[in-house]
Amino acid sequence: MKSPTPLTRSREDYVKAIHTLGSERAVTVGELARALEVSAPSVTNMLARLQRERLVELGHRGSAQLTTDGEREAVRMVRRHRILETFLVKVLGLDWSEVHEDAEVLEHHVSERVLDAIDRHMQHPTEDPHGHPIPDRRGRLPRRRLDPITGLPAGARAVVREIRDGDRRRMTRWKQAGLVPGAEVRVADADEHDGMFEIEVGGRRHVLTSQGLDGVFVERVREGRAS
Amino acid sequence: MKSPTPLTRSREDYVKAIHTLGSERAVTVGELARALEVSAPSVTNMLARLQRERLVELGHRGSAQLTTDGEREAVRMVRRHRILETFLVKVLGLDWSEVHEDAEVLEHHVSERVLDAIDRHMQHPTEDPHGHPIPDRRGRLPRRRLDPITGLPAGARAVVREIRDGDRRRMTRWKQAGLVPGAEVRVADADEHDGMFEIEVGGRRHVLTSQGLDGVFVERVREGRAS
DNA sequence: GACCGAAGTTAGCCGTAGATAACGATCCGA
DNA sequence: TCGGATCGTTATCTACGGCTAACTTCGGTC
Repeated sequence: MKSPTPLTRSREDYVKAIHTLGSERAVTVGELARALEVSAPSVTNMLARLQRERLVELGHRGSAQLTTDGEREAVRMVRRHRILETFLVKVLGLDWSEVHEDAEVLEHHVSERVLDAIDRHMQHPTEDPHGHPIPDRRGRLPRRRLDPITGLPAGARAVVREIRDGDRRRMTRWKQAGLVPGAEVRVADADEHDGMFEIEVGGRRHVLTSQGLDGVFVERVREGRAS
Repeated sequence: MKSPTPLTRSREDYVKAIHTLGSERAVTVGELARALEVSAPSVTNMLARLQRERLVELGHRGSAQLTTDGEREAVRMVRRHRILETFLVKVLGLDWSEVHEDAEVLEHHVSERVLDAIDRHMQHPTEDPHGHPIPDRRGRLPRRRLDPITGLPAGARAVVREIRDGDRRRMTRWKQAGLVPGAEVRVADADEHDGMFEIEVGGRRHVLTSQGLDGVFVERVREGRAS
């Protein structure tokens, strides 16, 4: 009834990549090849296996979409990854901009027992250090409505909620500017045309381009106070 | 100057097995095959590679002995294993009789950075939960002189220092009897002939056979007190 | 010293997961 | 609608690390 042979490391990586690249949408061979840093033939090859194993469905031009089983596995990997990242930062005190690779490896090798123990040790966190929600054991995660910070008009106030980016350099820059989950920010100036943004964080002003801010998601604060 | 391509998981396992099976001594193909649960040809094959890579030297009838490089790698794995076991027990609260398999997997996948962070988090423990000494970063570990508990005469007092065994059932039994590192014991009765031992731990007596005690190592307490 | 059985090796195979080279399909612009 | 550019697939190769079957070598006994 259970244990339909656990996925190999590669399969877990593919399934997770399909999940993150295409929420709802189908993902192309090329996208996967780039994301996983493998050749296109390797992708075609692996997708055929995943199809046989009922983890993906293939559509037009080899584009892949997760089945219910595939989706379940993908969310499982996301949960593992985020729990591990949280652990590495909160418990072991590693830098949040540097833990991704470690979590990337460990998510494939930590047993259910150890993962649960880690989760318990942290008292079941609901968010990772980047602000991403952690799916619960049944794979459900709270839906949130977040705005990209670059969509805010000048003068708007907001709280940083999520950092969606894999690039360490950018993350370090954001961290130095104080753009971390939970931080309160004010858009001092926003110029749609030249893409320049002036952001006020903790009393300090930072000038950034809109590309340089791509990946920072916020929850807007509707002003409800005098003064 | 550095990074001579990291060892694969298999290589790490072989090197570690050679280390644990044969302190000083050379290890045979058969022993390795049994320990690693692989076929003899697989062992022959891998030993040839390890020899090419200067990790082992092969002697009479394929028997293997670690080179200095091999020894260094092996001790590195022992260090990782013991740090991880300690972590799983002390920090995550898992049962010391159950963590071996998890440590066995993780020792191959935890990065140097994470291992150091774990070590730091625990304030650099010197012993794992079984009482085994943890080698320091340079691979040195304190030499201790321990006696097998089965070597003690009736009436002797001792402190349990090390549990050398992989079998979970036995470890659980010892744990229930209170035979854990640090426990003070007294040999109430020892019969060399029929191999029956009566051990007093924390005021309670336990009757065990000498096979049932094989793997429990103690430090003898020379009586120096009146009463 | 011949022979038997245990131990080790050789030869050839499998599956996983990657790669390249060459071919085929598709889409879009002119 | 034609033709290139882009995208995907097929065919074939590689390395790793296992496996079995069959052979050899050795150690010891009679």
